[in-house]
Amino acid sequence: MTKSLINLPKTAFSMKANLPTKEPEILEYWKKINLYNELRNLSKGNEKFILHDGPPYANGNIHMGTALNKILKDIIVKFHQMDGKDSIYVPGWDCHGLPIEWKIEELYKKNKKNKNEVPVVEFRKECRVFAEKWIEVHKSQFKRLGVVGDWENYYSTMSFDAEAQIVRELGKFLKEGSLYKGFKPVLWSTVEKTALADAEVEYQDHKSDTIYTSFRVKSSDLQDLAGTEIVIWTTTPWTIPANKALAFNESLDYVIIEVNDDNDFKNRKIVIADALLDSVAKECDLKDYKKINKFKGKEFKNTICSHPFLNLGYDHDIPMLEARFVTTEQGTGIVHCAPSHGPDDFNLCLNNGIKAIETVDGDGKYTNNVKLFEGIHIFKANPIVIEKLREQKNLLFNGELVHSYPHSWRSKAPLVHRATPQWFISMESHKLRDKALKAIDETTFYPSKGKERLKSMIETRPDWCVSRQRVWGVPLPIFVNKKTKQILVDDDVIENIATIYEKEGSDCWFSDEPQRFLGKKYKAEDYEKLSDIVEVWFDSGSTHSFVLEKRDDLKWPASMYLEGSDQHRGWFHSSLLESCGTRGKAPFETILSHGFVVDGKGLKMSKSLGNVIAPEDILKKYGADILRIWVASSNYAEDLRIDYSILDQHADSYRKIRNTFRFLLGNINDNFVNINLNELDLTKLPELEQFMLHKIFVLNDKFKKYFKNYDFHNLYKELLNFCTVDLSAFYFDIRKDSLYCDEKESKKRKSTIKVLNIVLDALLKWFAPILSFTTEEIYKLLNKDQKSIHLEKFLEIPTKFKNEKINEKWVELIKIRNICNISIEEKRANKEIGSSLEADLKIEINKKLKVMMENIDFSELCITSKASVHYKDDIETTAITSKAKGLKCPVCWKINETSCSRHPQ
RNA sequence: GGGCCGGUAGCUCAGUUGGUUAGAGCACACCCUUGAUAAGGGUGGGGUCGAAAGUUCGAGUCUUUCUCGGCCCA
Repeated sequence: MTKSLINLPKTAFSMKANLPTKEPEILEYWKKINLYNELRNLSKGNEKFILHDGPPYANGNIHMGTALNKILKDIIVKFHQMDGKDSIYVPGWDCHGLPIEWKIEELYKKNKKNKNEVPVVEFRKECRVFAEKWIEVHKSQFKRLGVVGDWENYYSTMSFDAEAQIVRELGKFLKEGSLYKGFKPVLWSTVEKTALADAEVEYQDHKSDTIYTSFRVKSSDLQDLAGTEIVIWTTTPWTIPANKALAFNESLDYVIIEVNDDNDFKNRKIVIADALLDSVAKECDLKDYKKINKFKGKEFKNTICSHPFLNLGYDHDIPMLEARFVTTEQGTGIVHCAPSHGPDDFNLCLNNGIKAIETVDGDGKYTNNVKLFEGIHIFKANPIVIEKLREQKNLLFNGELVHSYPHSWRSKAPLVHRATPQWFISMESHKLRDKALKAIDETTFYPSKGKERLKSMIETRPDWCVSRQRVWGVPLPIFVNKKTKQILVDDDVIENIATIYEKEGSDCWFSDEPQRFLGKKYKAEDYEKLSDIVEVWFDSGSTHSFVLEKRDDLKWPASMYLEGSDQHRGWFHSSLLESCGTRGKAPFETILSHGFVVDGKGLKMSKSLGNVIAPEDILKKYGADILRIWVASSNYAEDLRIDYSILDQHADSYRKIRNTFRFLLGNINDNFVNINLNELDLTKLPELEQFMLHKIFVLNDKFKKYFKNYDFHNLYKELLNFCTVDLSAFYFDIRKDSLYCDEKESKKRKSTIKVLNIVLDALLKWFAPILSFTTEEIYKLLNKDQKSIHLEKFLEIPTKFKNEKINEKWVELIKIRNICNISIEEKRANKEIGSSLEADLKIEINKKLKVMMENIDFSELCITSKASVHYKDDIETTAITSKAKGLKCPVCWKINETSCSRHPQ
C-alpha cells in the first residue's frame, strides 16, 4: 500500500458539522466555564466598549428581526473584545405598556373576569408576572443564537431601581419647568369615562347627522374671496363650537359659485372644491347657480374667516391652513378643524400655533370653554347646533349618513375624540430641540444616512406627550395644588417617591395614602395626586440612566446603540430627548441602524403572504452559525433578504470554510503549534510561503479597515474569498504534493506546516466573532488546556510579512499559471490527458521577465509532472501542453522518464 | 396620500471625482481527480446596471418622470 508511505491529512474535526445538535453542547460548555465572567476577569482595566441594548418588548417569541439585531450586536461586541477591549453587553427588556395590559385583559375575558372589579395593584402584579415569563423565554432564545452577555444581571424597565430612576428623571424635567400640562385629543368613551387605545376600538355602522355650513371670509390675499363664504361638510356637528380653523389642500382647484336658488343662500357666493361641485350641488339641492371663478388651493394662503356663530359671540378668527389630509373623496374639499376633537386637526393647529383646550369633560358635557353650550351633553348637541346654524342662516344643508364609526369594544358605545389633560415635555422652553440637534451632530452614524433621518424628525416633532391614561407603567409622580393648580416641584418629594419605589416598586402609588409620598412638608388634602402613567418610550428612553450610569461595569455614554432603522423614531429618538433634556448630551457615541428582514423577493414577511421564516426553523435546519453568516454577509444598511435558497447558499459557503479548516487541521494532525510571528525568519521560507504570509498581512489590513467601518459583508466576503481562491484553489492545491509526498522532516514541508499553523491561527480568530460555535469547536480540539477562542485576541501580523516585491512577482506567476491551465484544459477536452499530472508544459515567456522567473519551478506551480520555460523577445506568454512521457511514480504520481528522485524504486 | 431610503448576473455583494469590452465568490453546465472524497481542481455560459427621457464627445455613475419594494408618518 503506497498510502502508508505518504502523509495524508488526519483530523478529529468532522466534515459534517451537525450544528443543530453540536451548538447546544457548546452552549452548555460556555455555561460551565462561565464564559461571560472569564471575559470580564480577563479584560479588567481595558478600554471599555459598551453596546447598550435597546430593550425588546417582553412579549411573544422572537422573530427574524430580533435575531438579526441580537446577532449583529454580538458580532460587534465580540470584534471589539478580540480587538483588545473590555467589550460588555448587558441585555435588557421593555416591560411596561399596553400590549401586556391587553394580554391580561384577554385572559380576564376568557375567564369572565371584570377588569374594573380587580384592584389596580393586583392587575399590575399579573402584568409583571407575564413580562417576567417572556423575559425568560427570550433569554433562552437569544442565548441559542450564540449571543454572549450578562444574562444573569440583565436589566428591565420594571425593576424597582428602574422605576425609581424613571421617577428621578421625570423630576429633572419637573424641576427645570419643561414638563407642562396641555391638552390633546384621545379616543374617549363618555360611557366608561375613559380613554381607549386604537386596538380597543371596534368599527361599526353608525348613523350620524351631517351638515354643510359656511364660514364667511373676513380677509384674504386673494381679492376674489372678498364677500364669499367657505363651505364645509361634517358628520359631527357638535364639534362646530370647538372650531378653530379650516383646512384646504393647496394642489386642489377651488371654485366660487353664486347661488340663485330661493333659500337662505340666495345671492350669496360660496367656495368649494371644483371636483366636488356636482356632488355638493346634488346633495344640497342647488339647482340655480353659476361659477364665477376658479383658483388653485394655494391662493387660500393668509385667508381668515369668521365662525358661523360670529353673531353669538364666537368672534375669534378662523385661519385657513394648508393640509395634505384634505382630499376630494367626500365633503367640499375644505375641512373644519377642531383641535380638541381630532388628531389631524390637533396636529395641524399645533403646527400653526393653535393649542387644543378642554372643550368637553369626561362625561361628554361641554365645559365652560364653550360659549352657549356649557353643560350640554355632546350627544344631544347636534340638533341644537343645527338649529343655531339655521338661525344664523349659515346652514346650507343637513342630513344623515350611515358610516363606519369607532365604538368601544367593551360598552359598544360610540366614541369621540376628546382633548384631555396630558403632560408634555416642551421642545422649546429649555431648548431641548437645539440640544438634541447638536447631540446628533456629535454622533457618528452607521450608515451615515441615519444622521439625516433622525435629524429631520427632531427638527419637526411636536412637544413630547409623556402621559398615558393606563395602569401598567410608572405612575407620573405629580401632585397638583387643588387651589392654585400649581404643580408641586420639590426634590425631596421626588426623592422620597424614588426611595419608596426602590424598595417596593411603584405599585404602591395606586394603593397607598398620598401622604406617604408627600412626606411631612405638605398636606395630602391640599393636593390632587395624578393617576396617569408615563408613556413607555420615556421608560426605554431612560435606560441609559438606570443601566449605563448606575452600573459600575458600564460607562456613560454608551459606545454604541444598535437597532432597526424604525428606532430612529423610537428608542434612538426617545433616548436622545431624555438624555439631552436631563444631561444636555446624547447617551451614545455612535448609532448603528440596520434595515428590515424581508423575503427572497424583497417583500416584507407576513402571515398572509406565507413567507415568514422563524429563527427557530433556521436553527433546527441549519444551526446558528449559518444564521450568523447570513447576518455577517448581508448589507445591513439596506433591507436584508432571506429565504431557504439564500440560506442554502450560505450553508454551502459554510461547508467551504469548514473544509478549509479541516484541511488545515488534517495536515497538522490536530497538533497546533503556536508560531512566534515576530521571531519567524521569513528569508528561510520558500517564496510561496512568503507570498502567503504577505497575503495574510494584506488581508489583515483589509480586515481592520472593514471592521473599523462595521462593514461586515465585505469583511466576510474577503475572508471567504481567501479560503476559496487563495487557499483551497491555490496554496493548498500546490502544497498537497509536498505535504503528502515529501519527507516529513523536509525543509519545504516543514515550512508549509509552519504557514498552515499561522493560517489556521489567523483564520480561526478572524472568523470567531461570526462563526462563534464552529471556531470554538476547532479551538477546543486544538487547545485542550485553553478555555475559549472568545478569550483570545486577534493576531498582530508583523509588518515584515508585507512583501510587495514578492507579491508583484507572484501576481505575475498566477497570470502565467492561468494561461497554463487553459492550455491543459484544451488537451483534457481532447481526452489527450486526464489529470494535470499527465501534462508536460512548454511555456514561452517574454525575456523581460526572465530574471524574475529564474528560480521558479513551473511544474510545481501548475501541478504538472514537467514544465519547460523558454524566453523570447517581444512576446505574450503562451503555453502548450503535451502528454508527459515516462512512468508514473506510485507514491507521488508524478510521471518521470527516469526513476522518481524523491521515491526511487 | 406624504417624507426618507433602495432596485447592478439565479444568489450575496464590488464598481473611485462620469472615461476601454461592468467585476468577485457562490450557484449552474461540462471536464478532470478519487491521496481534503456527501470533498478537491480546471474551463465555460450568465447582465438592455428597475423603465423611459434628458445633460454630455461619453452615463451603472448626474437630472427629471415613472415603476417596484422597504421604513416612518397620516
